[in-house]
Amino acid sequence: MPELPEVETVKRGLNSLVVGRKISAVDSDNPKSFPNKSDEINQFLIGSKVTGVRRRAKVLLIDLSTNYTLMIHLKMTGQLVFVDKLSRFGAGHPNDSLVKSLPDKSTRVTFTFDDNSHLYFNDQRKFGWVKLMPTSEIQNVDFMKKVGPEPLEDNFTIVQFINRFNRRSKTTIKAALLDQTVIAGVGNIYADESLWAAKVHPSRLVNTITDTEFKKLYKAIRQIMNLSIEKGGSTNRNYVNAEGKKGSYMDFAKVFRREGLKCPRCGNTIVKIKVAGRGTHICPHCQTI
DNA sequence: CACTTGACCTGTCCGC
DNA sequence: TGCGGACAGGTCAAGT
Repeated sequence: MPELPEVETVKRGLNSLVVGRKISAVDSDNPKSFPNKSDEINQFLIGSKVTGVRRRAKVLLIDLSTNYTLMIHLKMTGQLVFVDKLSRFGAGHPNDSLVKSLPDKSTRVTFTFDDNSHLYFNDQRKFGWVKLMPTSEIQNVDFMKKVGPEPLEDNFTIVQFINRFNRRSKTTIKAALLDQTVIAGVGNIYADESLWAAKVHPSRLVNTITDTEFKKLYKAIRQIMNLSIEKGGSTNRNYVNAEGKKGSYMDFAKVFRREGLKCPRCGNTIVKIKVAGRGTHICPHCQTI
């Protein structure tokens, strides 16, 4: 899915596009995508106004005037795209095809606002979900209780970062970076990019990583994810922002999906391996076991 | 326990 | 072209 920078980009887009709008109707084609019962939807969603949009880890939180919140996880292929009633980009505009064609066969939930604009939750693989719940209950959701700290917060220090890891752990550093209870928001793209930047092989065990290497990882994660947010995130396949636009960070990626190409640091050939059950991209010269 | 693998789904790509 | 299998940005339950 969308990892932290992509979800952050969607959050910012929704904050400028849907806050203040009043929801007049909701439709869903798939109970797993939106499991709430209709009486709850009618009472706390229909007629409510969007008061704000937040993000925690890779989860989006759309707050409503009823003191309920839409908790949304995009998982691998989820998209949240707003289409204004008057929005017409015109033929040839890069966003035109997606926006104009919504809703489509992967639209799982459609939110209609009272000005006849729409927010579409599209999700090809149906792993993602939308859940309506009281705002006060969000903190009691298992995932929200267990998830680690936000790595881009100003007050998140190197010391805090290192302390999140079990220094005796025999799991791989890549698995630890992907573990949302350790650090929030890192997924497959940014794990690979950060490990390359820090010159750490993803198969290295956590109990062999030095303080110096942890410091490099801390800096890499923050620098890379901040840059990605500037670039509107990474579009590897499906990801688009709240306006249906792709992100450009993949143009800046050093190893992810670049197997067969040259390492920009040393010129050796980037290879793709499997670590922690995931496709993993490394420079075998810069990153050694 | 700590750690790894399979399942959840649909679509695409690659080799035969 | 057609078909089977592997794989895809995440997370959890079930397995070892």
